[in-house]
Amino acid sequence: MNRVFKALSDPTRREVLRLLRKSPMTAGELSDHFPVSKPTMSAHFAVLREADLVEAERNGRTITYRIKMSVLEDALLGFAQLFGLDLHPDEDGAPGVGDAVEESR
Amino acid sequence: MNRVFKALSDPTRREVLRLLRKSPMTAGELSDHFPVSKPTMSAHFAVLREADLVEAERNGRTITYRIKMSVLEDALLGFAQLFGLDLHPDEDGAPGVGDAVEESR
DNA sequence: ACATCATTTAGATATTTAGCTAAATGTAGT
DNA sequence: ACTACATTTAGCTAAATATCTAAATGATGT
Repeated sequence: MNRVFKALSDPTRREVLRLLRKSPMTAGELSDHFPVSKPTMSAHFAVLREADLVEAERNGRTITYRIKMSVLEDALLGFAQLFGLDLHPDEDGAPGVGDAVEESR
Repeated sequence: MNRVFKALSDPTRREVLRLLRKSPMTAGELSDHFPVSKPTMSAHFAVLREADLVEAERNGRTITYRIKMSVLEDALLGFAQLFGLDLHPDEDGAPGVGDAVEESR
């Protein structure tokens, strides 16, 4: 759980997770959303993997990252409960607040 | 919101918040719960203050820290909603003596 | 075999962070 | 005014972090 919070402490990584919520993406696609180099992004992906927040699948020469929602959810819920807060999936199918529909390129 | 997540990325600070949920405490009382020096704790308090997660009130020669639940709640909720998660106050739970409404400084 | 593409690893650097001890500040009591 | 107490500030160090460029790895297509 500490690793999850460390991972969440960086805005780039939080945004990566947010992008992955819409759908899995390759490392390159994700990188295109940020103004930093690919090796830097690769390091961010490694932190997210170490926190078990994402999983990677190699397909040909691309690597597709997928968010592990249950891990994020459990960490958030576990923490929230320490403060008498409850967390539950928002009735799904409905996009979350602030969700935009992203276009693939 | 970034400052809140940075603040939450350290286990000592998360535990400070958890302790403060039960009731406000002085800097010294809080420090007694951790195996680090008081100056180090003081630095942690400063980070929590900067994130607006706690407020400090001087009374005589002690300084009492109080959690700002609404700030924590808003940050958690705001983030959770990006992922289609909803967060709401748990029905009852431990009431928490000082668990009340705070306003900005 | 070779060139190309996607991604990661290596190696370097600058900044931030968590920790310490010692000193300064502010308040209370005598 | 002096002493004691509670807390923060100053100054330091070691470790972690975010970033970069250049090089290595691995897969595809010619």
